[in-house]
Amino acid sequence: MTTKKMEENTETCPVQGLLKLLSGKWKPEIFRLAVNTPLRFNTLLKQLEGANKQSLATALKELEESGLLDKIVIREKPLHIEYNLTEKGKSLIPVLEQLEGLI
Amino acid sequence: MTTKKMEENTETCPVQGLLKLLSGKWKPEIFRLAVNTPLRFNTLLKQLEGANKQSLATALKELEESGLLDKIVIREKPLHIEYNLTEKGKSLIPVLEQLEGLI
DNA sequence: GCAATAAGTCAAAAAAAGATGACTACTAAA
DNA sequence: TTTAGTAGTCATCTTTTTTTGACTTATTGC
Repeated sequence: MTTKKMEENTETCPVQGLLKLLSGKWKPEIFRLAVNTPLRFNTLLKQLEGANKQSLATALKELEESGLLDKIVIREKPLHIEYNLTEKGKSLIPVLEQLEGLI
Repeated sequence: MTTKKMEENTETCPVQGLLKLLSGKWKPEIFRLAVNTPLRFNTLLKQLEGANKQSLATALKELEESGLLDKIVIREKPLHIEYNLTEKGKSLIPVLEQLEGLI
C-alpha cells in the first residue's frame, strides 16, 4: 500500500456517507434543535453549552452544504440570519426517530 | 488524569447517541460486512483496505460494547473467533437501508 | 461619525482519533 | 521444542477535529 494520506475515499459504504452528514460534535444537536424551530447563530451559541463560534460556523456550513439546512437572511428589526431544515433534512426525522427507538 | 476532559456528556441528544454506535472510520464498513457473514479478524484486515490491527481491534471492541456485535470463540480446525450481528444489530439493518434511500 | 447587535473569519494551540511497528498469548501440529 | 496460525496489545507518532481568543463585516440607531 502506497502511503497516500487521505486518498480519495472511494466511499464504498453508503452508511458511511449518511453518517457523515450528521457526524461531528455539534451537528446532531443542531439538527435536533432545527426540528423544532428556525435557528439563529447567537441563540444557538448560548443553547449549546460548550460550543464556540468557530465550531458552530463550521457545523452550520457543513449542514448547509450537505443540503440539510437552508440559510436565509431575514430583513427585519435586527437584520439576522435563519437556518431551517430543508425538505431533505425533514425527510430524515422519521427515520432518526425510528432509530432512536431501537437504541 | 484527575482532570476530566470529556466532562460527563449528559448526552442530551439521542441522535448523538445512536450516531456514536457507528461512528468512526471503520465501523460502518465492518457493520455492513457483518450483515452478510460472520467476521474474522484477519479476514477483515484484508478486506478493509488501509485498516490496521489496532483500529480494527478498537472498532470491534466498541461495536461489541454497544451491543451490535457478538464475539464467540470457535473451537474448530484452526481455533478462531467470530463476530456476528446481535439482534439489536440486526434491527438496525432495515432502518439504515431506509436512510440510504434518502441520502 | 460612533456604538451596538448579529454573524461571522483567522491563525494557532489543544485534544481526540487513527496509524505504525514491535511484541504477546494461545493452540495445535511437526 | 520449535514453528505456524489466529487474534490481539502496547507505546509512540501522525493526522484530523475541536477550541481559543483576537479580529472583521454589515446594518441600525443616536
